[in-house]
Amino acid sequence: MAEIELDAVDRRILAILQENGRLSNQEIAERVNLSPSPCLRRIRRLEESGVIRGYVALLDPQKLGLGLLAFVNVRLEKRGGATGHAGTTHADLFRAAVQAWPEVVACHAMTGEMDYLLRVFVTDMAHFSRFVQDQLLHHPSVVDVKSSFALESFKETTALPIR
Amino acid sequence: MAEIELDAVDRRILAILQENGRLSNQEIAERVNLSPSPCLRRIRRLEESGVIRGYVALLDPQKLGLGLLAFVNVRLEKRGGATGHAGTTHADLFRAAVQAWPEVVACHAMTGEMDYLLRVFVTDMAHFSRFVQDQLLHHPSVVDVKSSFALESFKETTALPIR
DNA sequence: CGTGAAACATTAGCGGC
DNA sequence: GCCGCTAATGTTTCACG
Repeated sequence: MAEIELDAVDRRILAILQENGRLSNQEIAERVNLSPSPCLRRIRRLEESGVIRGYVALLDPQKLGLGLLAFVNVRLEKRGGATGHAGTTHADLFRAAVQAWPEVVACHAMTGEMDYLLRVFVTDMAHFSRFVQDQLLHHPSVVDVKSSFALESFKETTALPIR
Repeated sequence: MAEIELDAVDRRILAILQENGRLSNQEIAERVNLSPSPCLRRIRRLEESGVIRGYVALLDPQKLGLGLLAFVNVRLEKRGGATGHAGTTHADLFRAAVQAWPEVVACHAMTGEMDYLLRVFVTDMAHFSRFVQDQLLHHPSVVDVKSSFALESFKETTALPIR
């Protein structure tokens, strides 16, 4: 988690790869005015230092039939003893469950009244209803759930601001 | 936006590319028990149909100095006439501004009391404070702002559930 | 940092199931 | 229709100047 020194060329490379992670090294080298080998060395360094976490394909939720994006605020049971295992808290149980639910694409512990914010992709309200009833509310650690829904998404990028 | 037919092999290819978007066609072909050419034909078809929206590198916010993730609920002025242009609503103005703010990585129109939910990456509270004062609250269409902050992120994936 | 050569990957055309 | 072979072209990668 140490800070990595990035010069202007590194930042340009990152900006390019955030837009298109499949560009050939040659193409990137050209755009940053470098020959292929030093450009590749920089990219490897960025990968090994963890600045670049990985490369992925982004899919279209609509085309996969995932027509509904929900944000779910969850509050957990605060008494820790109910799990039967010393050292296993309600938070631990809940986080493990979240990892296993494919509909949940993000889960953050939050400030404010609710404990967690979940980002959930489902096909429709029927699917969402099943998810809340059978998974979320069925979970022993969950005491309260408040949902809102995206009517339309105007911006949705994986590109982080590079200072 | 028409539905695209996906068979079991297509779905396996999508699952693989959601995890690692830089695998070679040969490697993918091996994993799905196909030879390179039909595998490539399927991938091209998925790209051209828009099921695959693109390929990107994912960066680590911490390593870029983006230590604070905020969720900002925004309420807009409802009277449309104040812009001076017929046909240009407060919503239009706000959405255009959102596109130009690099700190905002997602913006959804939402059900519930607030109109928009923004996902915002900033370096720290000072940066966030400047963003809210100088950009958000300074915008003529914004009438109210409510923020919460991620204490910790337990899940954060771009991989959508494939039915 | 750049050059060059070997290893590897992509892609189009064609024949077969 | 969808698969797999082959062969030409383009790309990555590494030792070395």
